Amino acid sequence: MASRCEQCIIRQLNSLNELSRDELIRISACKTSQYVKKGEVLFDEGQYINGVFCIKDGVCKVTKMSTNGRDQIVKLIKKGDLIGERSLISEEASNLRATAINDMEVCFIPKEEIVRDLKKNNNFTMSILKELASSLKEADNVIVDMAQKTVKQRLAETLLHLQKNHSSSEDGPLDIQLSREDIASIIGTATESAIRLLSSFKKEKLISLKGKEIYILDPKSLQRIAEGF
Amino acid sequence: MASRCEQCIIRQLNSLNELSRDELIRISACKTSQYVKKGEVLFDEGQYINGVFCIKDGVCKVTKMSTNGRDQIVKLIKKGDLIGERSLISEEASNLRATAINDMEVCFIPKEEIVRDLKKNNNFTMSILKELASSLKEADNVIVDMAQKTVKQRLAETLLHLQKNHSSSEDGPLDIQLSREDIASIIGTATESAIRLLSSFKKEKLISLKGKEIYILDPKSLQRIAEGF
DNA sequence: CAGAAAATATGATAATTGTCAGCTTTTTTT
DNA sequence: AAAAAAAGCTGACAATTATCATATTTTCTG
Repeated sequence: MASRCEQCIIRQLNSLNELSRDELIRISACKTSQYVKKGEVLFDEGQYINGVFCIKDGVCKVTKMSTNGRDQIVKLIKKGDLIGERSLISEEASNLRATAINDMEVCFIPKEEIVRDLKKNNNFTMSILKELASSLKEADNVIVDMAQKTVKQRLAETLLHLQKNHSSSEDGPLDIQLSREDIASIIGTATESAIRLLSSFKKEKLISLKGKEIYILDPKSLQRIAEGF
Repeated sequence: MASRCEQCIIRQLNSLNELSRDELIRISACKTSQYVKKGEVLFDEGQYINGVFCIKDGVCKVTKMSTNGRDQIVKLIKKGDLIGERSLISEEASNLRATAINDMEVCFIPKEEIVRDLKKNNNFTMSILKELASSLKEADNVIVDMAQKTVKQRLAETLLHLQKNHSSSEDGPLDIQLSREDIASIIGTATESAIRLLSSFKKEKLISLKGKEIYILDPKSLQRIAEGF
């Protein structure tokens, strides 16, 4: 469980890959590991995280509560991702909540260690910078979709996005199992609307549904729907 | 016009403030200045910007075209802001278009000079990192608003946002003059819907309208509307 | 300044989406 | 395994928002 960062393959998936052997050994010495069960909250809105989480396994949803009282899923975080850098860099409390969607294994690296590396290792800093830039581009795309597309378009887009990022096999179901409420919370609609649209996609043979398992049957048609045809 | 960066007060408003006198002199030597007339495009989607713009005066809208053919304003950029860092860092073509909302004066700093400073000056890099982190937080807020709030709520929020960021006097109109189409493009709705809601806000004495001039009369009520009451 | 073009405004109507109620199925707990 | 709770589903209806048509006002252009 208290494995060594230098030997961890997960690290190769994110900015920690830019750290030197010495830096990794130092991180290894102060990091902690933890298991987070499905439904548990990794960190909450308003909380000072004081470090960065590296996701070894599992998926979590990152949400923000709207003033009207409904949760919005802002993004999904999975194996290999880092989370918490933004708040660390801004030196602010988190504006988001992270909740495990399935059982997770995560490492936590204290703030001081990350800040030290940010100051010393320019390649590491540049890599984090690139990740933030990439997140920002992605966020802009989401803004445009939310503002301009219909719920139906957004559902089609979300299904394709899930297939791209949370699917291992070509024919099998998506790896990730979301509740209907979660799906609604990604596309920003009422749960009933999400259910209705999923049913209609099923009727049109674009997807098939077995409980929470979703099979993408016709990605091309979904793509056309997502683009507004 | 070919003024010196070391002496420029605008710089104090953004990350360039972290640069040393020597670094600024070097930037001064290679930067170019230009005037951009209202309606002109500073850079376009798909274009490699190859540098960073520093806004000396004026405002521009940053937009992205949705696949359904409508433009969405992602943010407004004003005096003192930098723009273009994201694409520079990602080493990608821009995913956004920037169009002048009124006459602008901007400086352009070539990519090589910025990259050089990013590599050498850690304070500069950290400052850019903080700006990106802040933009990302802001973007997440916009996502939640777009996904969860009604058009009416979004208009109220946008008016307050404009008052906060684009207003100098307490009683006077907003400094920024947007077309109804632009306003609709910020909140992500049809122009007609934006016009109708503006009219209803006017009727309820929340704002007053004189052509493109907007006066915020009752910010507290607007705040309540924005929050869903 | 006149005419044309663009922007703004408003009404009528259709399409989309949300809400509430009730029912069924699945999951969890005891 | 039964009971309780949660999740999923569907229908009816209301509210929101988009679209189209048209009128008016403002801005631009020669």
